Amino acid sequence: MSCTVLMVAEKPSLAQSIANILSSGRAHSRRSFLEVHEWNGSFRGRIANFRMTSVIGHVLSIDFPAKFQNWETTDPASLFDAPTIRSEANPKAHVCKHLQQEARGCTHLVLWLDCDREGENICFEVIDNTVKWMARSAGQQIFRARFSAISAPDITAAMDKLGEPNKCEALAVDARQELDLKVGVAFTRFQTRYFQGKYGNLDASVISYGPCQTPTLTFAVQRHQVITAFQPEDFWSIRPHISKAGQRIDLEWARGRLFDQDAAQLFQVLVKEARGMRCTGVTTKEERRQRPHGLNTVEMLKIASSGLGMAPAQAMRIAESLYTSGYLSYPRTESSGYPPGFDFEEVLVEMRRHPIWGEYAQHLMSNFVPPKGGHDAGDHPPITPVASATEHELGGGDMWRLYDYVARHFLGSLSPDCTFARTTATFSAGHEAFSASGTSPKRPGFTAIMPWRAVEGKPLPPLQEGESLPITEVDLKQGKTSPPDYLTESELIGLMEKHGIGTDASIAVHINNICERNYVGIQTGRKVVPTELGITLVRGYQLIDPELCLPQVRAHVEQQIGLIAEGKAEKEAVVLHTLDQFAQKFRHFVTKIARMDALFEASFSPLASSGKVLGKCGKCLRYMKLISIRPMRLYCPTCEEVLNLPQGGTVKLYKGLECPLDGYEIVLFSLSGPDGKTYALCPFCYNNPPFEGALKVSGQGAGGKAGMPCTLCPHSGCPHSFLRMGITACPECDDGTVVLDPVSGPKWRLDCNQCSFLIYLPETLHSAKLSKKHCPECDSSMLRLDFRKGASSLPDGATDITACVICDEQIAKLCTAKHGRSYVNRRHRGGRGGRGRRGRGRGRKNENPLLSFRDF
DNA sequence: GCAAGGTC
Repeated sequence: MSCTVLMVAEKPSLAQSIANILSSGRAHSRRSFLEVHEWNGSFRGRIANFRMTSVIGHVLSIDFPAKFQNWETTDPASLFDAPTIRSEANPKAHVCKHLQQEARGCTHLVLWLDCDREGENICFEVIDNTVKWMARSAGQQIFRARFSAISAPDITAAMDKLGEPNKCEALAVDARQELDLKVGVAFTRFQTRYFQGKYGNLDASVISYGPCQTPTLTFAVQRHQVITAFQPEDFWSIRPHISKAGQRIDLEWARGRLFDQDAAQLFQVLVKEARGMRCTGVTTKEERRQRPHGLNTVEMLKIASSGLGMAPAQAMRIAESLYTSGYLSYPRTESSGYPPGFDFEEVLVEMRRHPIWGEYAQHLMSNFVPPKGGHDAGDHPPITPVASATEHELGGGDMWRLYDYVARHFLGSLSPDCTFARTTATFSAGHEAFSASGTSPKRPGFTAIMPWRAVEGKPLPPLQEGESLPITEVDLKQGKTSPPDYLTESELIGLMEKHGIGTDASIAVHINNICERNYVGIQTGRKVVPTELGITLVRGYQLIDPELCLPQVRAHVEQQIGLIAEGKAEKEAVVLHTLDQFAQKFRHFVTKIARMDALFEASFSPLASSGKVLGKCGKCLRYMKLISIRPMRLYCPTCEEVLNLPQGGTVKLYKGLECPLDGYEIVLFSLSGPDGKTYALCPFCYNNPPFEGALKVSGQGAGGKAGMPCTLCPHSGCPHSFLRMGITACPECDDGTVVLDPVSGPKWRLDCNQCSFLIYLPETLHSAKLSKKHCPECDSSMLRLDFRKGASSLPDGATDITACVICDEQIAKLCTAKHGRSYVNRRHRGGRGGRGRRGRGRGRKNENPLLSFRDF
């Protein structure tokens, strides 16, 4: 009896490695939605076909149902009790379908997900998409492989000792996801609506709150608070000048510094009056600077920031790119210790080819000192180079600089420690004690390949205990104590790691978040300096409920879900209890928001006094104001109403036209960029779509909200509606209609009202208008095209034509389509006005090849 | 438009 075993890893690269190990390199690979590796072998005493594939991280992600997605109509407090839904995390990758497909015919499932809580959770996501599709078989069908390294001995040992997935750990992750979602989203929506509805110059698309990002911001603000609260103090210190053999010796006073000028002056006199500086002792001992441990993600990010001046998010992007192109090992790892059996020689052999450090690697081949210490977290080995590459091969720049660092760090971690001799001499004059120290190198060790870590400092001149040196002068130096500097990004990463904020994979994301949200700025030396907005927010939390912004908020959630993971508490009970705690904090926050608001009032301008006049309000018929600082929006000071706008472009009035539905003045929105489209919208309809079920356009850029512009409006009497401007269904996206851009002349164009697909009409046009006629072939609206005199591009020289731009071959040839990808083989799917809406058009039956936009 | 966690 043979069996078929489906095995699933957390990412494609791991599926590949594990398949290689288990099949001894005999696996055949094929591509489905994801790679599948197959081979024959035996499984628990039976002949087996193995089928190894992977997911791509989490299969599902959690969110609120559509009913709770509207920011204007959903009370954030209601989110704590709201239901949640799970949907495919990356629908385009078709992971669910892939798993279901590959599960068919399999009798057993072996889960090779990463051995941490998230991995345990993904196990059950995989189970949900496989077991129902698998063949029945007697006995245990689902197995969990537990491994602590991707090495042949570890993987084969895991295969011999399969267990079961741990439901408690998986449930703990479910709980965390629900808590993070509900707490984060409730606070974020409340804050955003409250403050953006009152202030016009916050310059942030969203005022977010999160159990990781907010404590991260707080670290930066706390340092700012220490700096501003700092009171400098004067201090004094004496500095006698001595020298030996023509070399000056800098002395440290044993008292360091005094905050009393009179006392310091007294000591100055005592030392001045002494006959000389007597050497009271000279000691020399060997010190060592330890070579680095293996490189883990957090360490790499710190060094990329402090040593290479790279933002953590940028460093992660580059490391991932170096990983996927085969130059570096997996860049997300907690381990700083190499796993037992790590093949150093394999890496050294590869590094031997390198023009810069090849010789050094060659030398290490026979001399390297196996690394000791560091922490082997068992997830992935430390980050190492995989293939040799030159600056030229990597295209220079940050790719090269990061690769260069990782390679040197790896070689350094196999090199000896750096050793040097430190000589310390003690002195005495006028009963005051002084000291001086000097260093001299002994063995450079790893600093030969990491020269920036070399020991600096000079040796002391030869000194003898008991000898007395003349004092040429005794300075009294006055100084001021100074505050600490702003946190460096590297120090911030250290604090996050220490307090358990984020993970190796997410630390860079949180820092990037607080930068993008305009809570902090990164200044020279990669110092993290909070903005007015960041400071105001944290001070606000400190006034209302300090726990909200402290690392304990994360620690508390971790501790609660830890109970679930250990099987000590039921998931439902823990979630309900913790949600209740946060809901209580939320209610308190809402009732005390005036405390935070008082701080905002002191730093920001109210909406009423922001922006410039633009357009009339349809309710009070007075002028509204355009707030052009992000998020761009309109504000009616009389009605105190905020009207959201699409983002990432500019807005102007449209010939003073009014919306026939509500009397608001229509505006034209132009998306920035080379092919940015322009469309009309009524500010009120955009925010309050008047027709049930009308499509919405998703906002562009940061802070963009879904809204309904005129190009999506089904009003049959308004000349701007898509019913009057629509030409044909978009060949590129599912819901869009191609409409005439009414102000695009002299370069007349048609735009999709949903996606970025567009068609430039012939360049020699004078004007383009929609005609009332429909194409007899495809039912598209026909265009009345008026060519410039003497510039007609038509064969017969006609200047005026009413044509269908889809079916009229001579016109279609003169047009250029952009931002389309896959329309060549797709059939045109129906007439103007969007598919299915009006039941017109010929849809799929139409075989005219021109309808495929092939000629564009 | 929102959290944090995987991963590409």
